Amino acid sequence: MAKERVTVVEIAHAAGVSKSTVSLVLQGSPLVNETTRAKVSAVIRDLGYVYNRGAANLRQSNSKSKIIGIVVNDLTNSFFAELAVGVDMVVQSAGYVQFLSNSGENIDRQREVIASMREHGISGLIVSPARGTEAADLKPLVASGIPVVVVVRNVPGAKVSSLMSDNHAGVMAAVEHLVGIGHRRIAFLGGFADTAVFGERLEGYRDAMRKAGLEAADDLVIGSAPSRAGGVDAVTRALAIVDRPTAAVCFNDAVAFGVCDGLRAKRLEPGRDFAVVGFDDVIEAKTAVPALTTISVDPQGMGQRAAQLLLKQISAGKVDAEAIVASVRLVVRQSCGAGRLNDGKRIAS
Amino acid sequence: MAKERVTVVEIAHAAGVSKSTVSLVLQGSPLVNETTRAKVSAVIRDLGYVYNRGAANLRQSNSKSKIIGIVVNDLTNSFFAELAVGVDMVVQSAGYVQFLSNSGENIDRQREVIASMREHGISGLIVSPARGTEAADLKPLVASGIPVVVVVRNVPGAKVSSLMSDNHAGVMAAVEHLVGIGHRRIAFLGGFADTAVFGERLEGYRDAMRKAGLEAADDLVIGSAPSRAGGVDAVTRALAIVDRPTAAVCFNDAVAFGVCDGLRAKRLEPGRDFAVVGFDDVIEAKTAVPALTTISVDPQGMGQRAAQLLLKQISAGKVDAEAIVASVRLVVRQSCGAGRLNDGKRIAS
DNA sequence: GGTTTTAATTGGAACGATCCAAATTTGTCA
DNA sequence: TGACAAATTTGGATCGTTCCAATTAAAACC
Repeated sequence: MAKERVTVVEIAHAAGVSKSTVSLVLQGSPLVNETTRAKVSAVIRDLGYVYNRGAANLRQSNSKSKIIGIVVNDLTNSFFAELAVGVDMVVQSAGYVQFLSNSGENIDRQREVIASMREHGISGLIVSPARGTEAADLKPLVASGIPVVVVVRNVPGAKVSSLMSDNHAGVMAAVEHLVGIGHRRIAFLGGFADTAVFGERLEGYRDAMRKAGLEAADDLVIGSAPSRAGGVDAVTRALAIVDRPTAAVCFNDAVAFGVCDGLRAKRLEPGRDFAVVGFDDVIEAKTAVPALTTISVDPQGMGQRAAQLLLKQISAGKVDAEAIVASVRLVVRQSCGAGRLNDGKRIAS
Repeated sequence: MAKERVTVVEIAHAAGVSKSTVSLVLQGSPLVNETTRAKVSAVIRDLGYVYNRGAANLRQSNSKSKIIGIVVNDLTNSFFAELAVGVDMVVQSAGYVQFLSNSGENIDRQREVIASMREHGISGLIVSPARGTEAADLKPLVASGIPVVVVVRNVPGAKVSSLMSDNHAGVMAAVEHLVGIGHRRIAFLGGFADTAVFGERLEGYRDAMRKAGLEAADDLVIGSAPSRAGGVDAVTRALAIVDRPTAAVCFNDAVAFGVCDGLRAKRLEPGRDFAVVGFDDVIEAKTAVPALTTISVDPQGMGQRAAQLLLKQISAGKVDAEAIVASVRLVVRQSCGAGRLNDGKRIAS
């Protein structure tokens, strides 16, 4: 059943030329005569030849493998799925393929998959690091000259490029908007307190509150798992506070959806009885009811940018780490109630 | 910056043995003496050697590459993202890595990525085919003895293994349940009419309606994009029918969520004023409000099964196509209203 | 026509691992 | 201790491609 591979030598023999010529044809060299090129190409098609990249980049000096690796911490989160799609798009059209793995927030597994990718000779890596990733985990990569781009979360101390969204500014804009439409008791809900991203967003919240002359009481920030279930949990606790908040900016969209769920379970209508703002602008944010007001980071675009950055470094051959913070904008929809209260930026569901 | 690779020969030299011995150590052969093994291992660690799988499976007879490919038609759909996660789990723990690509429902791109994967010598492929995929697209793979497992959607005529959920039985169970709690006008919403999956589910709907002695009027089946937005669209049209349906089984969960959105926009509460049943049981189905009654297919489990099936075929060396239909079960939650009407199978939000 | 230029083609050595048969060391036993 | 077996170790040869220097064929020039 399992036929053996057709090789260049067999092509060469069948076409009556040397393997070198076949190789030349394969890489589209201008050195070869048009008629022989046509002849060889025909044979290649007829025999069903498949190129063996493994053999090729064994010979090609420093393993330019046309493979880039991408590992994300949670592929079931649609933010990361879309990020991966964005990466795939540009990577694919540049003639690369992507090794994608899901670390599932497990640092040992992340180490394994990165090691495995290295063995396969990836020529670059995009990673959204699992919690607790240290600079040492990426060290060997950069030491062997493989470009690395970390996205979403930073890895302090690692000399690699990073692409992060402007968490601080985003949350500030959200809080300012809520203040602008009259809210005073604004909570910050969801997220694990020990992550850098949480820290940045929380700082944005605190700064904006301070700037507005409002109190950011500690009981108004309630951590939880950064998931839909976590959001339900967080809002339930928030509503138990004696002096209830009237609005919340959430750690991310998943939490925000959970918050909406939790509100409904308490017979409160998000947008009308309680303002909710998310972070990420995942694809469902637009079509949900009520449509989610959120801070847009365009995960797909972010994936594309990360991929472009990586490809640039690969082709440049040198790795000078640059830290890019992607700007971010507040998308006002219905879940914050603004549509009814002021400017009519309401978007049809 | 870019150090050159350390090779076995250098290890051998540094450890004072031959490259053959180093190779033996690398593959954990029992032929090598413990003390030399320790010595060599130490050197390997010290020099920061990375195994070159490309070179290895060039020599290893029929390119057993430890790479499996997986291509899905829409990674932004969380069903497929979870499927990929399931595949990754078992594939990873079997020592393989996965090439993942997103065809984005584009058949040309699918062809490209499959070709590229072949060039990289994948030893198996799991594919959730893009719409319009033909047997010819998979032909070359099976001809060269590479096991292929198609999931979710069938490719008629292709001699490959398939793993599909029992669409017919699932939808039948859903309709029967709705009939059981008193509904008579039941719609079938969403999905592209030209897909096999749609056909199977629609057939299940028709059979169940007929069995219950109900009319399955043509205006009760309304196609749309299989997405949240499509669901909104479909239910809007459904509500415009003079003799309104009181319940709907939806093409999938994404559509079902859209249907809920569309109902709310018309001031109807899903579960109370209109029964909604989905298909897939994606992760959000449980936490949504109301929790979605749906036909559970456990995408992650399906990915795992697909991967196991593929690995079995890879190790068996022979490709005898088997068609598995994964059984499916109705999960009764709140969106169908059953929680209030009868057996109290209500699940806490 | 002979010589230089240009265009096309080619054989062999490499890439970094594994495999195999053969060589070496070590151990066992009469 | 010598013979024989078992345990280790080891040089090529090899996988399928690309690279390089060198060769051949065709074209151009005086």
